[in-house]
Amino acid sequence: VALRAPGGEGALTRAHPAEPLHFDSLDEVVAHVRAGGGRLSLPRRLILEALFVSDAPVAAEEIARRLELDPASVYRNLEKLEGLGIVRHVHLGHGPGLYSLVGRGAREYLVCERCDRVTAVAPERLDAVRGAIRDDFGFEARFGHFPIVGTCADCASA
Amino acid sequence: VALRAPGGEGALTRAHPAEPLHFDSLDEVVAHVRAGGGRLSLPRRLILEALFVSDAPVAAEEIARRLELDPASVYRNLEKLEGLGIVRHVHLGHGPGLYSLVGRGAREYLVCERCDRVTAVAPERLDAVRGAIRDDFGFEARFGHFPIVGTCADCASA
DNA sequence: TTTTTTGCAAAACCTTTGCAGTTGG
DNA sequence: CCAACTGCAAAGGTTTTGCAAAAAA
Repeated sequence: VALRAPGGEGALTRAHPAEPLHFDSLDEVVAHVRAGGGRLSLPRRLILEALFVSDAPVAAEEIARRLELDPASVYRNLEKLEGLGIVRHVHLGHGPGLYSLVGRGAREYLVCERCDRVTAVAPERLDAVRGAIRDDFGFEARFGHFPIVGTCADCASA
Repeated sequence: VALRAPGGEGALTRAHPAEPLHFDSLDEVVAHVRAGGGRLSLPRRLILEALFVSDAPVAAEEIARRLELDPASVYRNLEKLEGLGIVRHVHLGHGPGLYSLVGRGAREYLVCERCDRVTAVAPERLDAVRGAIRDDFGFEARFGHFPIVGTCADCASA
């Protein structure tokens, strides 16, 4: 198959540490930023705190709005933090990317295209699915960037 | 889980006919457009032909450029045709959506985030995976809108 | 003749980049 | 002090919308 993913060089590529990171406190996050050569400006601290506190992934614009920061600065921070393996983002539909801290309560997603309901599940719950993909394609799948799209049980029966 | 897919009302929602459509000729496509109350302007004919001829999904801009049509018109056409269940689009990465005719050689996708390689497979090859998802979540998955993202066999061994 | 579709222009939306000034270490 | 980071402004890439003219049925 002679296709390449669009979006420029490594559009989808981010840091993928062999050891999945896990942060139990903001201090651990902060330490990891420093370890990666990053500085801890006030905006960056605020962004990290917002992500740490949020249970659902958040859009960059939303973070900027809530913290009264410049969107450009928020995007740059998220990009850098993603490079450090501290943050990731998911595309649940056609809207903006949604950002979250890695590790702490990581989730993978299913989106029903009939009712738009998003189901967030712990990655382990998709291990059987991942296994089937591994068996058939030798491919190690991750549903944290793009969700599984389809029809949920409720909509299928209706 | 209290999330909704972003991107406006029914952003991901398209026509999902119970009987999957299948077109063996442009004439069948044309007939289906008419059956859906659509007209067959020259631009629309050209777009349909371009899609019919193409083996890989194509960006709207690319279609517009090649056919010397207005991008707005191409987008409107693709949107309408998608509503009629004749066309669909996939997001393989962060670039533009890529459009193709439904039915004729339908494909689902795996994208390696290390090397950006796109693997297009016949839907049947993902039936075991779909089965695992159905068993675990009662969810009928479709990998034609968002691909399965992860690490391909080559990159995993490297 | 009526409704759809077109092209053009402009805007909307999400994200990135350039730059000069500020700040963290 | 110096590299990293900031805000602001502007631009980039993708897609949508408004509108008057043209074309399909």
